[in-house]
Amino acid sequence: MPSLAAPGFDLDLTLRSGQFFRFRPDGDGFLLVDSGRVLRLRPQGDRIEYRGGTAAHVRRLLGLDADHGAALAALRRDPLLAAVLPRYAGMRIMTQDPWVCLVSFVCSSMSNMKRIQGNVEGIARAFGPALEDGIHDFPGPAALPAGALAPIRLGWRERFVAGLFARVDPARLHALAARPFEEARAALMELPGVGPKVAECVMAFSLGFGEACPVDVWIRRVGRRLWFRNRRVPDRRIADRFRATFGRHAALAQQIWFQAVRDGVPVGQAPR
DNA sequence: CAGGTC
DNA sequence: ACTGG
Repeated sequence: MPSLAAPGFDLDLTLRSGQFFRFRPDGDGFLLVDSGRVLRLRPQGDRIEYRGGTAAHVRRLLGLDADHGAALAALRRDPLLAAVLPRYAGMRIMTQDPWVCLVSFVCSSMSNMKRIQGNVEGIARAFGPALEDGIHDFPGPAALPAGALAPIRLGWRERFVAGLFARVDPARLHALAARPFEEARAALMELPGVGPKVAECVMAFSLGFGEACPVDVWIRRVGRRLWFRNRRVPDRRIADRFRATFGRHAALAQQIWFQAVRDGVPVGQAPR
């Protein structure tokens, strides 16, 4: 089985951090679906063994191309993040297919990871081309028959997802990766069901914008606590503070704090 | 109550 | 405001 170098990389932590939903445990590794490929990955020391795709695809998907040493150095400039970093240094920012990422995070509002994963898998099973037995690629945007999404049980997110399937041009979506930050963000927010939080998720987890910082309820709590004496402030100020502090590593800082607070790590103290 | 949006 | 854990 081919393998690639991934020193210090934590596959389990990265996959379970809620950036990407098309994965499941598979033996002593994971099975992932991205961009028409079924990838089987297994951590082996400081390497990742892989089957089903190219090394370049795996490296890009898992965020292994980034200079992680430089990223960690940037994160350590903040003493409070430095305190929790030892436990989360293996986190990477993934770069998945933008269309799948967009639909996933539109499904994510007021939901939870298990349900989001079920919604995304359901859409793939119902409408996506089969790749292997029982494993389907995610379908590209196309006009879906009225009511076709009903069995997916998206609730009030259904009309947003239907709107995305009707309107999104994947090539245009990909092209946003080359646009300036504010322009890409504004373009995404034109889409149905996409507000600031979802827009920055798509930018961070699929378009390569390391300075993106999705502010959800958890990051709002952390940001207020860290920098605003626990006062209410607009989400935009929290995101801008992450960017001012961590620059193009804001997305990684956000993802580490997100995971840490969900693990119950107290903000502003070293983890036990 | 859950990683918001209109 | 849907829906499910």
